[in-house]
Amino acid sequence: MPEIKNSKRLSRPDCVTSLNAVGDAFYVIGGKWKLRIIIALSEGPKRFNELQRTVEGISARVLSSELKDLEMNGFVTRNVHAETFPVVVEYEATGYADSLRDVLKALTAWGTMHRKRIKRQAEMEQQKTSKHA
Amino acid sequence: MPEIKNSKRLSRPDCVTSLNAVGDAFYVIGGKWKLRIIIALSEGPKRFNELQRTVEGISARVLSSELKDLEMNGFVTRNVHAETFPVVVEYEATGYADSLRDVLKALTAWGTMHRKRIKRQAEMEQQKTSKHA
DNA sequence: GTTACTACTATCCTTTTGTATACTAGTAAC
DNA sequence: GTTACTAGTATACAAAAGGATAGTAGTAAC
Repeated sequence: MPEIKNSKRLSRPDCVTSLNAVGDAFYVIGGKWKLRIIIALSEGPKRFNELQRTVEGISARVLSSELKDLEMNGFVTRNVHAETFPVVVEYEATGYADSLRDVLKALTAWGTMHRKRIKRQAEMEQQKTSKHA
Repeated sequence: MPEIKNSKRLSRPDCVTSLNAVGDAFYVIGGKWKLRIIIALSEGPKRFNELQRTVEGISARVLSSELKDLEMNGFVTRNVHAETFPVVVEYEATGYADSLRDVLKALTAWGTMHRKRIKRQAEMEQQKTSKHA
């Protein structure tokens, strides 16, 4: 059976380039939360508590430290509105965060596809189990 | 000064979809090593030690456990060649690993761009420091 | 007999990441 | 006076991820 396997293989130099590049990328945007915070802010600027509600499951302590990282790396800006009561702090995605658009698009598409696949697999397992019972 | 900020904002439903999808994606391909192992294997099938040499910095213990995860999730297959001496084990990327192509392409492009930016910033810092000295 | 190669696993340790709970100041509503 | 809201920080702890080192079996070269 002549099976089609990898239609496109990476050359050695391409492989090394990709390895380094993805390593660099994950150094700043890796981890469970960073991209999700950026996505949440791509809906528009948000306050701290609002952000915590949008990014489900994150604690205040972690959100705070992630925001500091993201600010340091130029992905978000922190704006304090001192004229209001109580003082309101707004976080906003920068243009550099926007440069991740293609990454987020690809990741969203893949994640959506993957979720469907997992769901289908779970259903198949269900069928098998009920047949055996 | 009329500044152009976010040219495109996500709608609330798109934001939630993206948030979930990226969460699902990172659940299986998140972490420091998984994507890098997949990249290394996109050059072609590789043996354990060969893989460890390609993915710089990974320990045998971590590589072994990552490979098990990747196999379980359908990204790689493990083929044992028992006829040779010593027994050789080859790892190969599957078609499902190939489905990550767009993600890897986007991440590689972004990572390369980011690396250049960081380098430029470091050079600027250098200049400033030497001026002050 | 010693060394080296294969593909790992075992053990121990450190670092990173995350959770829970309580607390801060200042004001406004009840 | 009590509660609630703002945006966090402090503390203590637990869990997950990762790293370093050593060791396994079997063979083959020196």
